[in-house]
Amino acid sequence: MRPTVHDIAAAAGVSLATVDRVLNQRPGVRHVTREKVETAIREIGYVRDVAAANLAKGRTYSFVFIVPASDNSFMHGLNAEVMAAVARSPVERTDIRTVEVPAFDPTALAAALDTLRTERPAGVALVATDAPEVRDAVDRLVQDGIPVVTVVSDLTGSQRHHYAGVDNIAAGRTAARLLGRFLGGAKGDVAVLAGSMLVRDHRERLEGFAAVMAEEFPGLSILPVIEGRDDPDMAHMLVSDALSKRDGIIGVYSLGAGNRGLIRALKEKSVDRALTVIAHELTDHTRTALLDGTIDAILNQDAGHEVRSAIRVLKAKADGLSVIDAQERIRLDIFLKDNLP
Amino acid sequence: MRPTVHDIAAAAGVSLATVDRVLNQRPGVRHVTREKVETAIREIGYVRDVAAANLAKGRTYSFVFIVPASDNSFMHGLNAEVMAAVARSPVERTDIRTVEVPAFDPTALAAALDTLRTERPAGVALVATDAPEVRDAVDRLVQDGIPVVTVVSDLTGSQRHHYAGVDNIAAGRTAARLLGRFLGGAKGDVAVLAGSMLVRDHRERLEGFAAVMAEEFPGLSILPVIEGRDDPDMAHMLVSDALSKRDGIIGVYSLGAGNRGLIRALKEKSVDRALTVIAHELTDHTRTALLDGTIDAILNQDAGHEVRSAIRVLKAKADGLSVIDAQERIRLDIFLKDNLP
DNA sequence: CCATTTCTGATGTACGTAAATCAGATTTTT
DNA sequence: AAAAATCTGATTTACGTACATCAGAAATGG
Repeated sequence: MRPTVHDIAAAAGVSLATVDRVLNQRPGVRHVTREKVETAIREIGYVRDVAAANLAKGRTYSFVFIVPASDNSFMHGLNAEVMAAVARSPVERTDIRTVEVPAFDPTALAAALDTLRTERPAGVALVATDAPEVRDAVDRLVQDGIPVVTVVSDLTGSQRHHYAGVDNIAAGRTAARLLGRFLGGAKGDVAVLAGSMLVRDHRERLEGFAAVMAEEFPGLSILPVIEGRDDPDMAHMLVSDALSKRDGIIGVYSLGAGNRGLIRALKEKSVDRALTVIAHELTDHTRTALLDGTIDAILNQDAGHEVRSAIRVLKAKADGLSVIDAQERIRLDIFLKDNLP
Repeated sequence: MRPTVHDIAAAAGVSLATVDRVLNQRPGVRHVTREKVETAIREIGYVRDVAAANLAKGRTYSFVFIVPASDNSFMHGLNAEVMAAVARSPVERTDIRTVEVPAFDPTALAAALDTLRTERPAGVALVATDAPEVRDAVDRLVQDGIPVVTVVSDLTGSQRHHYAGVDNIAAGRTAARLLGRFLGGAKGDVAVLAGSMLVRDHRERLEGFAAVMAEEFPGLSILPVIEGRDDPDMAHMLVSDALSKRDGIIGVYSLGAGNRGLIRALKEKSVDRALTVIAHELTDHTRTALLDGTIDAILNQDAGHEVRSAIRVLKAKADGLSVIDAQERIRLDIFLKDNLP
């Protein structure tokens, strides 16, 4: 049987109340007594029964998710996953609330974070916009003792406890190698469609992509990045234009969201030429395009995993427990026609 | 606040004891009363607090993992993950025990399963060997009301509640497409190294691989399968031999374990020719080979995820709860040089 | 050395559920 | 109509922990 607080008390030769004071870091225990108890805890290998503890506390973890009000499939998917978590929340003793902030607006995000300092939730998850004021606001929350995790997009240099998202440099590198290998030894141009170079994940993906292209596939040259602002119509126009003007294009890497316009443009041009295309994010549109051959591979991050992982980590931090690192590593999914979920 | 049993009792106009009888399917409740209580439960949306229930029951889930005594990296890894789960088990109110059975021995496996019928653990996880007697033994356990999940290798036609493993046909198909695309339009022979065609996962991988090869890459022809029994030395010998005899070989698919021998053989031959190689299972050896270019891609199943998923599912079944399907889908990892964990 | 402060023990209640017991109320059987 | 069987209610204890209260012990200050 698992040791309980009673066993510690007996082992340390103190009363239950003292053990409780030590365990919950309450005052009123002499230093030597405290050490005696701590030794006993270690020796008999006591681990607090979190379920019983939470029951006694009547605790519910109140978490806040801050998500950008972006109108693209990925953010919709992320939102849906947060909502699914909200639906499950009563069972898991969590009380999850979402806060929407304008996309790519550091000031608004920082303000939202500062509001939470007074609310003191048990944890905060946010899709970070990479800016100094956001970093500072996050650090203030952390200083206040509130667990903070970033989701999808990280915040380098901040004190956030955890990042639940993929390694975007690795994603870009992987895209480059896939594209390069799929193109065999062919020489030509590669078009890159991004949302905006102001967003950290997009910058990182491009960085990784360009690095591998330069190192390993000198026959392929990257054209100036097309910024489609994650907008289908804009992407359609820009990509159509590029394909018309440059017939040296043999490959496309779409590292942002809003692939609907890209796919439309590709289909229009596909009659006269064969292109190898790698895109990010599995949505209904990209899935269909992968199956009909318009896209050759999709790199994906599973929003559901990211949300669940963020919650697990926040819970663990709130309870002062450790997490299973391997379980919380968000993987880069590579989908071909054959391994779609 | 979440409704409790007291709220149901009040709402249904019955006592706590009656509610308890209904909730735990104990006898002694008239049909009409039972329905009254059940209506109240639905109406106020009561969900049992599993943590409190397990605390009251003093319950610990006793699970049994049946793993084959195979001496290869993958099974060692799987074992390590089970051991890690055992180490965490006190915290999670689980008591996990492992049973080793000889590999590929249906009779021994069936016997081990039947032994468990008398023990009545709260759940059983097994790496299945695909044979009728195993299927029957599993069905007997299920009939006895014991949750059963298969791990890594499934058991078709059985009543097992869940399979925590990858879709091996999809894995084979994915390998074929990767290999085909990496080889560009080249024509030539493809060697396939398997452990044994008696193992279901290997058969399925080959099936998927052959299907896509036939459909999409008519220029590539698959040579007769080399069965290396997952043994490094045997694999080394057979692969060396094949590479010497057939210089039309331009691609290799290793769908089994024991890649050490394969890698050695490839390195010996790599001086005179370039081969494109896809292998299964990420181990120290395959990782090194991927990084140095001997292998071009690795398909992997994460043993840690499989074990944790199996435990989660068993727990949910034991508690009569539902699982989050998306979370329990074991994904096929595709690793290139750039996205190694 | 007494008064005060700080520490420790003993005890009880609570969290939400499980499970047992016993008394009383129904229904069914004889 | 009485006896037996079945159902229902009330109450209690327990699970492991948190937290509060109060009394008494030990240490500290003056």
